[in-house]
Amino acid sequence: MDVPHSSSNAINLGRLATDIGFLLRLAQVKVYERYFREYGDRHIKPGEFSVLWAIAHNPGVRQNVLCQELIIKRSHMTKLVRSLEDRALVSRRVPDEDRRGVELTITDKGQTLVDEIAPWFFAFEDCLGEKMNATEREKLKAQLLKFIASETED
Amino acid sequence: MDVPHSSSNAINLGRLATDIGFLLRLAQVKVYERYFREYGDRHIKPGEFSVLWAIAHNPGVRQNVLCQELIIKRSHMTKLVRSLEDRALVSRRVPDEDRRGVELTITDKGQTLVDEIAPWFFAFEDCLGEKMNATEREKLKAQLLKFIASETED
DNA sequence: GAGATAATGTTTCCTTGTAAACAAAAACCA
DNA sequence: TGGTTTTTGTTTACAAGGAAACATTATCTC
Repeated sequence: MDVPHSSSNAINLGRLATDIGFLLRLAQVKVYERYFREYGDRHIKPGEFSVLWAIAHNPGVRQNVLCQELIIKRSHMTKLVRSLEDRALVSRRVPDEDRRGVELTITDKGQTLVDEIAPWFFAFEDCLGEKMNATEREKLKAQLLKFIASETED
Repeated sequence: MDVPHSSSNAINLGRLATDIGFLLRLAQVKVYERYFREYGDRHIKPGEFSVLWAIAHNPGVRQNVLCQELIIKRSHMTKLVRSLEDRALVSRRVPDEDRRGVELTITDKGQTLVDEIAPWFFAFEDCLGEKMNATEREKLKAQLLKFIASETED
């Protein structure tokens, strides 16, 4: 099993080099690096896009549900949603049935942005791991799903 | 292909649910959750441990090399190392050959801590994904390594 | 050798994300 | 009904991590 990027002044990482937590961190850093390399003038970050996308696909979704499904803490979600609202990409409505909560819907402007970004956002993944073919990437995804599911027994 | 944790008030995440960046984030969150669930009174965080471990295995390593190998930015590494030094776990030495740099070595106290934590830190991974058997986990790791390598052509 | 350039760490400021305290509105329960 | 508890979202204060400017030392070039 090869070990990640052993440059000239390589050091010995021992078991850490194949630790699953460490590998997950490295993989995510790589994804981020590529994201921002191809970022261009799309002024939307991965987290923001995932929220926008989820609202687009679930009109009127409650903010709280979004937190649970995207695994984002409430205090942070407040900021993300406010930022999207400030840019007129989503709108908030306090429903009469439960005046504690907030229902979120995407605006026309937001939908336009999603339509524009989504192809890039998801195609982006196809450029990921150019040296991995599609089959291998699907296997990796399947195994990540299994891993996540196995940790979600709570 | 199953989709992560569809609770009662599930929503439709569409393609996002199998996006590799999204899955990597979820997987890492799960690892962190478990880490801190089993954290106990071990007052060392994953990042700190990885630095300490790397120093232990590479006595006299240059701080800069550590940055490259662990993919941690210099400004952050400064803080991590200072924190370890403040706890007398590592010691810093400015070598005469190159007075810009810093050589790091682990102290006896640091080594004792590594010896104490390491078995838990790495065994910890064996409890990860209890519903995944060892073979499957090895496959996942192998594919993560391939993924990382394929993104490290720069 | 002297000045320009590069490498290494540190500092300062900013972004992302969380934890804990809080406010408001349900829901529960006697 | 009237209090207690829970749910939901916001605020505030903080931790993790990074970008950019800086200081210091080494290297490179003439």
